[in-house]
Amino acid sequence: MANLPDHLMPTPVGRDRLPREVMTKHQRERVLAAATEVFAKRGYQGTTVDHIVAGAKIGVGTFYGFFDGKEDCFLAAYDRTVADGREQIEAALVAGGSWPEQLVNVLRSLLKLIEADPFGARIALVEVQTAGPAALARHERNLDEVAELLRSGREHSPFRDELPASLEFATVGGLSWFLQQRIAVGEATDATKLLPEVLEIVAEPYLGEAATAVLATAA
Amino acid sequence: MANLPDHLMPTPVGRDRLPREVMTKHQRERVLAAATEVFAKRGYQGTTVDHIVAGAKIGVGTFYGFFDGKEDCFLAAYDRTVADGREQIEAALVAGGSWPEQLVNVLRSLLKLIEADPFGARIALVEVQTAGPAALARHERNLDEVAELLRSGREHSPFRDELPASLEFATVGGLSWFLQQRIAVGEATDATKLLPEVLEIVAEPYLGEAATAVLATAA
Amino acid sequence: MANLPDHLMPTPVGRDRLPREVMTKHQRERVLAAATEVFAKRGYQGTTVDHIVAGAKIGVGTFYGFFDGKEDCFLAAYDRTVADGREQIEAALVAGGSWPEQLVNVLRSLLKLIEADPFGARIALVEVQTAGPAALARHERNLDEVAELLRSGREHSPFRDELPASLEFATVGGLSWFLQQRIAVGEATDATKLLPEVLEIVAEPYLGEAATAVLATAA
Amino acid sequence: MANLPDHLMPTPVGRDRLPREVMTKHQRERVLAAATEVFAKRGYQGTTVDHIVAGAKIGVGTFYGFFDGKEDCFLAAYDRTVADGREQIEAALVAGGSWPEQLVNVLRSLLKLIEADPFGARIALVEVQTAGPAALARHERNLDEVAELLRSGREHSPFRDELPASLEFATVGGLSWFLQQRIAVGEATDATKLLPEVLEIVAEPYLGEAATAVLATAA
DNA sequence: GATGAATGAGCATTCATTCAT
DNA sequence: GATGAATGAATGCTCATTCAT
Repeated sequence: MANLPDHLMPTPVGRDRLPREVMTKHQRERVLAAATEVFAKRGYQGTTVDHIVAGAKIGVGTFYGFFDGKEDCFLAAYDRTVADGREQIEAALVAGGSWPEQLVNVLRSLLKLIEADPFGARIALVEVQTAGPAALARHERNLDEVAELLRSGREHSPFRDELPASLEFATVGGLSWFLQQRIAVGEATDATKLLPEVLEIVAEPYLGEAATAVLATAA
Repeated sequence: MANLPDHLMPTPVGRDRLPREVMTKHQRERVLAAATEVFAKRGYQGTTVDHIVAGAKIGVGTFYGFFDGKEDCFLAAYDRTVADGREQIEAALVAGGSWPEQLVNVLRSLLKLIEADPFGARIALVEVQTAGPAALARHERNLDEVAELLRSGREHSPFRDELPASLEFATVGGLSWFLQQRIAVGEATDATKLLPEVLEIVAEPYLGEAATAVLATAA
Repeated sequence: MANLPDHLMPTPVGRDRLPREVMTKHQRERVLAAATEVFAKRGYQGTTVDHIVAGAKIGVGTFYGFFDGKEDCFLAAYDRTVADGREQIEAALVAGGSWPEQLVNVLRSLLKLIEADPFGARIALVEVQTAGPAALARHERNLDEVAELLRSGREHSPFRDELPASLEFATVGGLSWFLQQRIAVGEATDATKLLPEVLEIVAEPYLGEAATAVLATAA
Repeated sequence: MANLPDHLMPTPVGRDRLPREVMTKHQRERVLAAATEVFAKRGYQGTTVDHIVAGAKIGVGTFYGFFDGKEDCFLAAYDRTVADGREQIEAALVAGGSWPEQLVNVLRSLLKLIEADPFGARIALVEVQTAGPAALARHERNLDEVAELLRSGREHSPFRDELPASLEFATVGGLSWFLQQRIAVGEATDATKLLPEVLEIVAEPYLGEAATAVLATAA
């Protein structure tokens, strides 16, 4: 339990010595974590505010103190999950190495994230699509960002002059679709096993079959 | 007006000479067409049964005579749209030609369908994702079918031995994502213009850059 | 029971031969009558939609089919009551007679109305003041109208040249205050007894003490 | 600033040398002043406890230390305003003079009060009517008191034997209605201009038209 | 004494569905 | 068969009040 992410830690009981503000922040994180789980389990549309407050063991009023309503809560949970993920992935990038190595590291981080926080994964990849226009817009913005990042890898590709213009767009769409399908099926708990397939989808267009196979084996 | 699809024809007025069953069938088609439009314009969640019956100019009772409820109605509209599309695309296949030619024909048919029935396109590609688990399941079944069809084209690819196993999966995901993005943005009315990009996404992995470019130009 | 106002008649049971529209109209009247009673008994602020639907023995949905909400319902009840009263009072005017006689007739009609429909009286004189800005505006418009009517009697006053400009304003305010006090105290059931006092408030400024006393005795 | 009413003075900052009880009293006055403003601006029903505590820059807990709740707070604010007004008006009475002169002085004081404290005026004449039964009862008690005071002026009237029994009742009702209308319209800031009209409403029945006109001119 | 985070009863409103006509 | 008036469970949200710090 010691290495749980901060927001999954239970509220400390007994005489807490923490200043008020920290308490409140912590409480909000707890609610967000609970909401993530509820949204993941019931789906955005199937979730009511009552479900969330029951899950978070708070009163409705407290909920409305934290959020403007159900949608705002979902967006906060989504943003939180994405921010957490981005942090992990950026850490993977810092490690350095050649571009193909970095790509593998990033994708492995992604799959580990899915494994470590399957509820968050479901929020960020599945439910976000059904949580209304605002959520959809954020999702698309994030996917576009990933596509942009990917595009910067073209220069390291031996096929750089032959890559289709929409490659990144299609790749991101395909990856997202692939992951969301697997998550929906419940394969999130074993996500790292998907690394070879993910590499085929993402890396192969840039590196070719042979190089990708080598990469997948080494990983 | 003569070549309007059957379900878009207005209800004949006056004492109908048609046998009752045909009448009813026709009526149901009309309701389905109206529902498709309403779902497309308001989104699945934003649509109420009242919206549909108002659009179809029928009473609620009649609606419940045709369908079990809102979801059932959406599924029927979705199935109708997909069946129509499948028919058109199968017609394109019958025309024959080499595999690459067939691929172009199929994709062009698809884009024409989107142009001809933007409401249906929105139902089948966008709203289906937010219409609940049953709709999602059908959608995935249909996309899998498309992937299967695509896989049968591997044998005609010069790169047949190097193609990644998940290629079709990723391709279908990427294509679906690409089209849904464009439809959401309102580019459905000019869909055929997207043929070159679509070919890049779908054909290039199989045929390579050069051959795809030739194909796109010829089309 | 035969001479109850239409909207206080119970809904006819059994096979009704009335056309649908009449039924609906009748139903709305019934709801309005029930709402008037509930508003009168609980006060505008103390009344919830649930109280009204319970009193009218209808479902909430039906209520929202008839009205936009609580305020709209109150306004409808208020308007209904005022329209009813106006009708009665106009009938009293038609009877003719000298201006003092007409004045007596009108005031007696008013008091009879209060007696006959104490709930309505409370709505129109007391609760209207607490039912929000829209209700207040209507109330003031109606009182202004009464003041205008009263002002037209100046020409029949022997003191016509000495009457203060704000007389009608103050008279209407004073009368309204007087009646609302008595109604609040529960004297509505005996309202006609108040005729002498009402005449003192309304008629005396125009006719003087002596003439008013005669009028009150004759009445 | 020196001549601001006590309860409008800012809280003294720094280490206060005042005994605790005085402090608390002062604080309560401040809250009452803030509450008066909030109630006047938002209306009784539109005001929440949160609005008041925000306006008074205190915590909710403190609020409930001072008052039993919203209604109690309103009643306190109302009583405060009325007590202040009564003091001013009694001061005007002490000045002495003939009864007509005193009447003018009292009415002028009243209008000056409205000008000096428009929020209080709104509380005492408008909002009090919508603040629930307890407030209404106090309001009526106060108006009755005014009526009583007025009645004591009968003996100075040349028409003393002809005045109707309910004259004071109607006069007070009319005056209250007149002022509340003007305040609602926003004429509180220029209230002293209303003196001639107010004299017509209040003084004329006792003194006759001619004498009232003289009084109004002299004033 | 003061604070404000937390509470949850209470309210208005929507909408899928039924059923008498 | 068609109609639409009626239903009421379900939901999001507000706000007066409490109480641990």
